[in-house]
Parts: sequence; structure tokens; C-alpha cells
Amino acid sequence: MTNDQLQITNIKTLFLILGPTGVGKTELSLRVAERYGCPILNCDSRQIYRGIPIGTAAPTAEEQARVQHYFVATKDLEQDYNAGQYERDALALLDELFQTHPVVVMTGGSMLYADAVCHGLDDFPSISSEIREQVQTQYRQHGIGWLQEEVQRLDPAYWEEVDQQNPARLTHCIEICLATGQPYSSQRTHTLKQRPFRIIKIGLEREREQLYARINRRVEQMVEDGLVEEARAAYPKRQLNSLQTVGYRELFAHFDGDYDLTRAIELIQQNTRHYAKRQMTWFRRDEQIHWLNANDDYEKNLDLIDALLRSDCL
RNA sequence: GGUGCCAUAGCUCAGUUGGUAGAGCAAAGGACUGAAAAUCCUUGUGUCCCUAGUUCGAUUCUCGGUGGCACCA
Repeated sequence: MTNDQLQITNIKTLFLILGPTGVGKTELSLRVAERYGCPILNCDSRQIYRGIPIGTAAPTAEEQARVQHYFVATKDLEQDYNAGQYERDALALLDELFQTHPVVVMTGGSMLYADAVCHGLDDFPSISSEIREQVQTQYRQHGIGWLQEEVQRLDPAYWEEVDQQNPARLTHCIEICLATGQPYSSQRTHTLKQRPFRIIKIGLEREREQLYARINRRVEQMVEDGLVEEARAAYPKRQLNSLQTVGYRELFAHFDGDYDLTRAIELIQQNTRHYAKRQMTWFRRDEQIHWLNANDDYEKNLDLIDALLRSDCL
């Protein structure tokens, strides 16, 4: 490391490289990490799991040989994991890494996970399996109407602001109310936590038509690389949350005989495009993101990133 | 070559007893605090194939054309 680069150690910096799936985050992240001699923290809620590397486009062995990676293939599919745990795990690891690295790279497309690291989530208790099962049972028996009534009863304030048709939101509210005995909304502080390091958000963008073409091609490549076999191996565990994932759900339905493989592949492509669109919607409103064009060459983008690192250092 | 059927949104189609039209899918936009690659919300103007005719008015009826499908030769 040069003297010039050593001066950077004054301010610990996390480069958070964001962007929709398939835009080209992996290679840019590797180059940034190589430039600063730092590790990469994965911020992808599915690449964290072991056993599904093809369908999640996890960093390959070659890529991991170039740069030390964290949070890649570290959990079994059976292990429950969530954004709150990720926040704690990532902060603990960052605290450690910043003792020896002035710069650390984090990359991935899981919007909520990234926000959890940047701003923090409120402290909710983890939900016991009893409560979760209890709520699920009622929901299965009585439908969304039951969820709606429960939220109105337990947390009328939240009812006024929530997506009233969204079972996931309603369920979560009920679980927190039951677990804490307090309305969910009263525990949402909306305070942004301060982090003991600087965060520079880099967004990679690319023309939509081009992005979609890359996604379509990448799905075909995944199939050539053995995605169907990977999904078949995971099939017995299909109920797990970790496998509620694009690329696997469609193949599981194909294994069930719902449609042929060609159709499954089309659906994977389509659902991946939908996912990319949702990611873009999320990132678009984040004014802290510095956007780079994925079609520019790496030299140019690395220089821009370097300028960001230095400009805020003064 | 003959006969019949069809031609409407990116796709599959519905419909207008003549008053310029609507579903599903696709697509687009949005929301998002521990399931987040999850979950949910909103959005439908298109020479109704072309030409001529009848009509106050044609996407709708009539003639002709073009294209597709089926059957007969």
C-alpha cells in the first residue's frame, strides 16, 4: 500500500456497491476491493446460504480467490436469517475489519439488508416459533380478514398507515404486538442510527433494455451451469424461507408438473426482471447514492470512486 | 383454383342489436423497519387490416383488396 493510500486510514470508509441484479456489481466490487486491498462483505440475502450458488449468482471460487469474501455460503438453508441479524453480524464484522483496513467493500442487492447496515432497524424481539405458528394457523383458517381485524384491534394506529391488503405486513405487526404486549407502531422510532464509519454508496446503473437482455442471458447460462440439478437437490426443502427465491420456486413448480422446463425458464427470467425493477424503485429514492454507468470502463469508474473517497476526506 | 372462417392493446381474445371499445397475461409506476430474490398496491387510445359504398354517423352492415387458418379440388 502506498503512503497516499495509507492516509485514507484516518476515516474508516465502507463502500456500499448497489444496483439491480445482473447489472455487473460483482466485477466492479472485485476491482474496487483489489484496488484498496480490502475484503468484500456480501449483502445478498440469498448468497448467504450454502447449496444454491448457481441460482443466486454467488461469487465463484475464482472470484473468492481474488478477494476475501464474507457472508457467502455461511448459512445452511434450514437456518432462519433476517435483516436484523444481518445488521448485527455485519456491524460486528466491520468493527473487526476496520482495525486493519481503512476501506471495506460491501455489495449486494438486498435493499433492506443494506438499509439495516446504513441506518439500523428498530429493536424488535425475535419471534418465537409458537407465536409465528399461532398467527399462521389463524391466517390459514380465516384468511386475510382475520389479520386485518387483529391489526385493527391490536394496533389501530398502524392499521391507518399499513398496506391493508399485504399479509406479510399485517402478520409482522401482529407477531410483534403479541410478543411484546405493545402496539407495533409504538415501537417504530424511525431514528437513524449513527455508524462509527463513513458510508459511500455507489450505484451501478445500466439502460433497462440492456439490463433485461443480460438477465435473460444469465438465466440461460445458469441452466447450462446446472441450475436444474441444484434446484432438484434442494427440492425436498422447498418449504424453507431460504428457498422462496427466484430460480428455485419456478423449478419446484416445474418438478411438480405445473409446466415444462421451457416455461419455467421463461418465468425465472421474468421474475428476475421484476425483482430488478423493484430494486431500482427502491434505490431511485435514495439520494445518497452516487450513480455510475455500468457501460463505462472500469478505469473511469474506479477513478470516480477514488475521487469520492478523497473528496470527503478533506 | 373453389368454399368457409378469422383479422380489435406487445400477446391471447371478448365486445359494440351502427353512436370510435375491455378482460387476462405481458409491460410500466409505486410502497417497503427481522420472511425482503419476500409481500403488496396502482395503471388499458388502440389508424378496432386497407379501400370504396350505405348512413347524420361504420370498428360494427355491403362490395372489393390484402394477410392468416381450415376444408374441398
